Order: sequence, then structure tokens, then C-alpha cells
Amino acid sequence: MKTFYGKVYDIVKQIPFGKVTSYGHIALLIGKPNAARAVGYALKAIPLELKDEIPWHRVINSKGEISIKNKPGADILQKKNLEEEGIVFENGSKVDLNKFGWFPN
DNA sequence: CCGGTGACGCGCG
DNA sequence: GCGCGCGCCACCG
Repeated sequence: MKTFYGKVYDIVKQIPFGKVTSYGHIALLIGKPNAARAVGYALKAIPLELKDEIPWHRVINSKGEISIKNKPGADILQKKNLEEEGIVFENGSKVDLNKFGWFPN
């Protein structure tokens, strides 16, 4: 895919089971290190038909926390999905990126 | 083109 | 370690 959204989706699909990455890193892989914000915009815009094909829940912010706002339930769902993959939340909200982070070049 | 919006990130104090 | 402010980008009128 050559559109910005398409590139974001392609990369998210590559995130391995049980791992997570950040919006900023995805932007980096696309070649636009400062487009983290746009990446988040793209994820919230994932077409329903692709919801089950794209592991959007494996994308969190650089601090290792879920960053969804104004979407009641979505943040809780994301956390639940991640825990099902074996990812651990310290203090109930933070992920240790040194253990579960996926940051390829 | 301009302005508003937002699943971000980073530097400061 | 926390809150704020600001810059960045794509998208939509």
C-alpha cells in the first residue's frame, strides 16, 4: 500500500504475537519520525473489515501505556487483549518495553 | 490555503 | 516523576 494509512497498517500487521511497539516507532519505520500523531489518527480510522486483521492493540505510546482517549471501553479492551497475549501491566497500567517491546529497524 | 482535531513525543521546570 | 507547552502529520470541511 502506498498511502500513509496503508503503510501504517502493513507495519502493524508485522508486530509479532505477545509484543508491542509505539506509535512513534511505526512513524519511524515509515520514514517520518515525527508523524507519531498521524499514526494514532490512522489506527483509530481502521475500517471495520480490517479490525480483525490488524493487531491495533499491540500499539501503545512510548511510555508503555495505553493511550486511547474519548473511546470508553476501547482502552479496556486493548489491555484485555494484550494480557491474553501474555503481556504484563505493571501497576495495572504500564508495560515493560524492554521485555515486550518490538522495535526493528 | 487555513483552521480545527487527535490512539503522539520530547524537552523543561 | 509529573504536568505543560509546542511542534509534527494526516484528514476533513
